[in-house]
Amino acid sequence: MDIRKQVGLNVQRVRRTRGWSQEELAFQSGLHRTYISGIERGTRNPTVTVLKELADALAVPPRTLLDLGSPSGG
Amino acid sequence: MDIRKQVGLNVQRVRRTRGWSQEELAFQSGLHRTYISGIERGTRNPTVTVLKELADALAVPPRTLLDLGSPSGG
DNA sequence: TTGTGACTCTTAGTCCGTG
DNA sequence: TCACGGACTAAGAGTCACA
Repeated sequence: MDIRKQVGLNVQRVRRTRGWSQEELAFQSGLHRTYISGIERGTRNPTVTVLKELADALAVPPRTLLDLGSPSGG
Repeated sequence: MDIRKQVGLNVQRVRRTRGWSQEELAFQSGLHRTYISGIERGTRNPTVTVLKELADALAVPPRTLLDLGSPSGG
């Protein structure tokens, strides 16, 4: 499994547990809407600082977005 | 704690448990020695794919390099 | 054995628009 | 509400000479 794909899946999963649109997550994280889209589709290769910003916005530990297991973002 | 600093500390810690020099890790990961140096000092902002290559070379799960806790690398 | 500034090339990340 | 492409600016990837 490509790590980018894994990150994308995790971001999307946690985002949906929040009931957020991509645009809402973009607003919360300070990143751009189309960039969030690219990350979730696994076509972008985010840096660790972006990973952190995403994790902060989603209120989960950064490692959650790298893991295969169940995200703790209930 | 800056996430880049945290990654650097973790890379360095795991590398040393392997008894490897930066040059050895550079060889194992296919990255440049000076680039490893920059990451360990927290002056570089690696992407998730680089994080994965490092984790692979060090034989630890990628999330290990983001965590604050004790690395599981040996 | 590692730190560092500077460099080239590629890509991260933004913004606009279409379907 | 989201996927996707083009164009753009800032920054990361990757390398070297020197200390």
